[in-house]
Amino acid sequence: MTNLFNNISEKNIDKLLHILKANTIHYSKNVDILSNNDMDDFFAIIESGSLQLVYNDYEGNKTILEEFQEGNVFGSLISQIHSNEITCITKEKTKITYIEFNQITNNEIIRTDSYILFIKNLIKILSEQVTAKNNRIELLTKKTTRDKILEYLKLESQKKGSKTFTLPITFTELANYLSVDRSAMTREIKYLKNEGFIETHGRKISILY
Amino acid sequence: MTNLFNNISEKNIDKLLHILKANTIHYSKNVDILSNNDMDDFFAIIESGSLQLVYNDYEGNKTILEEFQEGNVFGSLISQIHSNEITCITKEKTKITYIEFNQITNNEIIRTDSYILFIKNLIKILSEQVTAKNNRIELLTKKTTRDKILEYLKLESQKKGSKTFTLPITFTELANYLSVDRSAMTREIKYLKNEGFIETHGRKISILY
DNA sequence: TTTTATATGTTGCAAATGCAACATTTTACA
DNA sequence: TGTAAAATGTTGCATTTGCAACATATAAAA
Repeated sequence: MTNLFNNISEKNIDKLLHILKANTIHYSKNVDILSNNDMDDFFAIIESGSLQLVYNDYEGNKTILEEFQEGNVFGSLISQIHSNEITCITKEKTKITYIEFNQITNNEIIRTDSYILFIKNLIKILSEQVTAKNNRIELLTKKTTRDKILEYLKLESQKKGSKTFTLPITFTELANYLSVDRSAMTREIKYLKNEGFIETHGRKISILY
Repeated sequence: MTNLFNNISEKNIDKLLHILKANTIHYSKNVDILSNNDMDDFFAIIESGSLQLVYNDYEGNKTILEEFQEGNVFGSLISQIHSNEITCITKEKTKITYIEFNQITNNEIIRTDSYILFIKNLIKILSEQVTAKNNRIELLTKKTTRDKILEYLKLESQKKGSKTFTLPITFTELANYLSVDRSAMTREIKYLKNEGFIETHGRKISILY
């Protein structure tokens, strides 16, 4: 996965951040980072730690819309963060660097050597995010839980290049990702095992067909 | 929605396209535009006409992954078009301009006046695509058909700024978008009408609560 | 203006699934 | 290391849903 500063030296990263008027903020755990945010359009790079973008229902239900880890980029242009139904909570101590969108094309930055790499990285990151969403949509549009599971396993198996691999997330998180009831998913996985389609040992899974 | 050439004059658009070594191709109806595509990573702008990105199942089923209209941008970085299970078919006579990804930062282009606008537009377009995917994911993760419909109507009503508005797509297309059975969706809409939540006259819908 | 294709509306029924309410195992952390 | 928290596994049951098989209305094309 592309990082915003791929192929750019430490020294040039510092220079870029300076010219971009980047602003780095340290947060403790369980802080809503958007509650005091009055920036114009911006991108945010998660330097360390992690975040959850949460949708707060009118009934008080919480849905996790997205999770961001170290190296991820999010921003006002990408995520619908202007709604008051949405909070963005740090899951641990987290360090975030903010860059205002308009700075991305300021007079000085476009004359900087590493600017081209920076812009290419940014475009790649955004493209990867579209692709990641497309993958999830492909799974979510499957009609049955069985099809969702099998398609997910197929994609994961292709990614890992093997019919045996370890889930990168917990089954609970997978159920959320596929938007199915966790216990119903467990039941379906049991059927898949009984019918000889897959084998599991913990999160290690083998596709048998 | 942002267009790749927003705020750029006709003259400067031509200049940009020239420096970007852009390549415009005219297609007739029902052509698979990817079958003879040997480009590196690229972006494609639909100048006129429309496209369907189709996933072809091993069983011969076809799923429409995405539809692109005039003004839309897609590309190898965004859509998983390298799979042989995927075709990209023109729905009518269609004119497409291709730009290779690496040209986006060629030596000449970054010294061009309108380059900054171009890059900003590209970043905005990609961001809008992420947002559009997020919106669809938000709908697809709802557990019931009723919740999907109500959430869709809420979003559409907000977008139009009124509790009465006209669906921008057919009910058949809506069922696909929400990934529910069309007849089951019609049934659920009937219930919503009977229970007094909404009123419909053709595709004109009023939210009554 | 026919004819054809597409969209819409309806309903019975079987299958899939969410939900609830558990037990058990594993992991995190104080 | 002990304890609390999170993840996993199981099952009955009511609800939701897809599917099939229609009829009818509307839009597109010949």
